[in-house]
Amino acid sequence: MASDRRKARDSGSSVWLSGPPARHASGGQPHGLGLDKIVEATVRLLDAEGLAKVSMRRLAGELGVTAMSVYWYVDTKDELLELALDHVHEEIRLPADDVDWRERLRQLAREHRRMLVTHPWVSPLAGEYLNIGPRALAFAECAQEAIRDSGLPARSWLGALSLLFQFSYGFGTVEGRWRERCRSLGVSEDELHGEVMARLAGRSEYAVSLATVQARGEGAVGVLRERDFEFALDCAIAGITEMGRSGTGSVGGR
Amino acid sequence: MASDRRKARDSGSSVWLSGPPARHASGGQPHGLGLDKIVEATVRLLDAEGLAKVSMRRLAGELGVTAMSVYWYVDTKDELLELALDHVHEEIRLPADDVDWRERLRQLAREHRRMLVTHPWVSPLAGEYLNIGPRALAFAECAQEAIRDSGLPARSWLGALSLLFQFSYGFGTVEGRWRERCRSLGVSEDELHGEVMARLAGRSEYAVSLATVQARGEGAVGVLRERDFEFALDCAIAGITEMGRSGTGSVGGR
DNA sequence: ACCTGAACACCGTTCAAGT
DNA sequence: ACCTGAACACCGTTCAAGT
Repeated sequence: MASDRRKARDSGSSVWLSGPPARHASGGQPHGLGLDKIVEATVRLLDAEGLAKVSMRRLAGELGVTAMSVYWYVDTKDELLELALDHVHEEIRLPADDVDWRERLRQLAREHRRMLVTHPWVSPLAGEYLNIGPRALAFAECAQEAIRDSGLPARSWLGALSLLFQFSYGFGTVEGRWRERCRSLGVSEDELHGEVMARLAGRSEYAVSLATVQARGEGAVGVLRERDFEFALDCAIAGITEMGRSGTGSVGGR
Repeated sequence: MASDRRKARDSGSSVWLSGPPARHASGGQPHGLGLDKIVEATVRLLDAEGLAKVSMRRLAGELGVTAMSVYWYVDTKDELLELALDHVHEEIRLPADDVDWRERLRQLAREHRRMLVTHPWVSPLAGEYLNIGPRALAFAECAQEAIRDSGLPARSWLGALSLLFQFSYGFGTVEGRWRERCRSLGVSEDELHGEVMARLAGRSEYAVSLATVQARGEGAVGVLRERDFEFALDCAIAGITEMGRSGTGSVGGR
């Protein structure tokens, strides 16, 4: 099953039993395809057309080559998508070490969300592959180093990080999907929001939900969403701080 | 494009511009297919085989019928999947009204996670369709009613709920994927965990991540994961409580 | 070492036709 | 009202063959 043909691939031993290969060919060929070029084209195509529209034939067409050529560099489509997935993690800017741990976590969550919104195809892939490519790893490690300064006992580190980054993942995912929908319908976010609100208003089943959304107050959806995100982030950080202060970080009584 | 053929479908006006139809045929046909039977078979097949393996032809085969028969009840595969998605929301047990709001939210998050783990195919679908079928709506409303008792100002309700349920969504999603992987590899969770840890130990790049995971302490992965989930939940609830107490629920200073 | 062409076993969906 | 069969325009991937 392995990629034993390609030169300059690492030994292929993955952390996962059926897991992804990691490194790719050293940038060598002057006029060949090259894995780098393929991955970049894949990301470009994913950004432009979305996950559903990307096929090996379509990608090959973009590269001016036959579908099967790509299979010389990659064993399966999944492997290619994993490479694309890790590739965009490069865009995540990691905070400096000397910043307060709270602010470091905040920045990481914001960057995480931004990356997911910029590349909506990342969400389903990140859910599917339990991926840790080298760039995603750098992101994860930075978060782990930040939580160490929180005062939480070590046994609670993973749980706390889970709260923060499952949140930024989910938030970025639905935000990205929403913006895709706006784009594909050719309407602005505020226009679509207005339409949806109007429809909700006509249906009594949705009364509670409508009230909750309206209770956020007036303003452009982008502004309100920003406030929601920051507030949720504040809640999470406050909760982590509180749990670090109040006790041993063990699961609270019921 | 609408489903103007089928009797007893509602008028098809969705909350979303390109959105899902909602109601289905009244349980009528004595020996026909019937939408209910189709949706149930779809859920069964999704549970047994996973999202990737479910096709219209495969489903039809299961029902002893031609692929095209299903298209009399449903316009597209997406529509069918949305119906299946809402269907499993019935399994979410809603807490009683007289329970403390904190415990109501906790229970909802636990049920949400449980549903996602039971039906791993739900996660990608919930991300794709910005769905609110009738059963998912009942779940959402219950959460909204709980947050009203938190003391948070109304403008912060959505942000707080977002923290909680994006978390349970993300947590349930990776847990479900992990268990699927164990099942498909035919190994127990603890076995696979041990394997992965052993591989991590051999790679210096993963030193920090390895330490974080090990810092959780000894024990079966199921137990440790349970503790992580409950701790994260406690953090979230503590944070929401704190933000409700400390101020106006506005975004805190930086 | 790198790339191609034909083929296999699939998809979702349309459309005309059957009962 | 409900179901079928054939067809269209796709998929990912294998395999033998080219240069």
